[in-house]
Amino acid sequence: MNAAAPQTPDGTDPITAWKRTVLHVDMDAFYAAVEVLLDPALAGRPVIVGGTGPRGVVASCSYEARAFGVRSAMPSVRARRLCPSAVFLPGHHGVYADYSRRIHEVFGRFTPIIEPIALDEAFLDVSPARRLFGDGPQVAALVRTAVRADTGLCCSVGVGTSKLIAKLASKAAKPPITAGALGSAARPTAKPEKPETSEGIFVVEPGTELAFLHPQPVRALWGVGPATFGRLARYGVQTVGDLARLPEEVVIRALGTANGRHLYALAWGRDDRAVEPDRPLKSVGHEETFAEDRFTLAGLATEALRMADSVARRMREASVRGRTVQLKVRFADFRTITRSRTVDRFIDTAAVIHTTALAMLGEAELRADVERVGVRLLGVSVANLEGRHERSAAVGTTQLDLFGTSAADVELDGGQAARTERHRTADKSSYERPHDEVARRVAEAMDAIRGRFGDAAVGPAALVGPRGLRVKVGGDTQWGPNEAVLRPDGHDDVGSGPLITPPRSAT
DNA sequence: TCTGGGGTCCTCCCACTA
DNA sequence: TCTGTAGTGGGAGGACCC
Repeated sequence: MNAAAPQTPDGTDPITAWKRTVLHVDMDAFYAAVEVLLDPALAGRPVIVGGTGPRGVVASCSYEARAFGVRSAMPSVRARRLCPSAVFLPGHHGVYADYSRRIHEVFGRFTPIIEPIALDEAFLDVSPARRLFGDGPQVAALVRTAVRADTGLCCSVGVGTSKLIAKLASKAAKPPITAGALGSAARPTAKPEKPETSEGIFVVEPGTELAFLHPQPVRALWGVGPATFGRLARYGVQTVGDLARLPEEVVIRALGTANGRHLYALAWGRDDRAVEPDRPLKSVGHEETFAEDRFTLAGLATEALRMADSVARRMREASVRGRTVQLKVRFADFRTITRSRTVDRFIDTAAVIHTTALAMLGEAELRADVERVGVRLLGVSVANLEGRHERSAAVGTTQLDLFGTSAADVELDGGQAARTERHRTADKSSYERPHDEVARRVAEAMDAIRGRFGDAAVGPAALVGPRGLRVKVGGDTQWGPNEAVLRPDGHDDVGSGPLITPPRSAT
């Protein structure tokens, strides 16, 4: 395709000039755009995807909605005020995941070195693709055209010699959002800015990185959020160039060693991070904001079981097990606490995760706050992961515990026994108990039944309410509780997840 | 204005072991 | 046996990303 690659303006070989070529591909208004594909009648209308309930947030919105001032991560109630005519959709997470897979298949035609960042975003190292497809800008154009042809979706592509530059370039490739002309009108007077097919690519040529980087606001750097910006602003830092001009020691003093060094290097365009196709999973979790605050431990226990069930299933799907159970509680006053406990073996079943989470939740201080203040969010996650297959190869046999004590037996002592055991034991084999194996077999049988008959075919008895079984479905309540699941009576004995009626074939 | 969900990484502090 | 110390790992919280 690029048999006779052109010379660069300064006469250098473009192959040499683009020694390392990184693309950052960012889908435009991804979820909203997919919704328009699913229902073409939505084309040209303001579409907002996100949590539709009073505690939901906007996950994605069409350019028509952006013209009203609606943005991602904005509370849905505010979005509704800004754009009452918008179509609010709770979203189809599974469909977005399917589109994401198709997009990644397109990427795969150009390079095997793909690092997914989110469903709608990825880095591509296309350095090896130069001989076949041409230099960075040429590959970018081919990728963009192929994504459009294969999925009907638009994307913005940034091209640079590092992840940092490519990421900032893709942002520069996005069209500006102009909401200024709105005034008090109920409809936007400005034509919504949509990326044109000829646009959507921004290239930072090798050698021009600093000229591109230094005028950017320092907030544009990956890793500079509100807190870091606040600290830098005390030194008068507004742009990346301002940051680069500070002595490195000052930056380190302001931000700490790791972050300071890292951001200072980025400010000078030094970024040799590789595009990593296979980043290992570090944790699996599930958290949920309730439509109504919860004030009883019993109600939270049911929610925790539902979440533990969901987390355990995803762990088994990913063939990972973990040792550290983390609990997150956000109280009604928005104070957020986390608790974690490490068990002495690798686990992937709901029962152990749930028991460990409950032990933490039941601590006197926490329990008192639950009942006094109320809980708006509960989260359960498992960290300290190891791949099951990887582990069996590396460690060999799994040691069985003669006494078969439960997770709660070990953990109700504050995790001290587990800690002591860890420090004493040179061989950090996983300790698997006979009842763990039974629990896993039960779980795997449940997975098989669910795979065949649906998510509600079988589940923990404690999750069966008067109207059926409540289980978590991937992606539901992703952006906060939806209107449909609000309980009019405010009762908190049943989870806020969607009600699924068991299929006849499985009952 | 009123703040989701799923993650990763870092820092600080503490306990424990050698 | 006691004490100091370095290394390691866990726990908690904060910040950040999309």
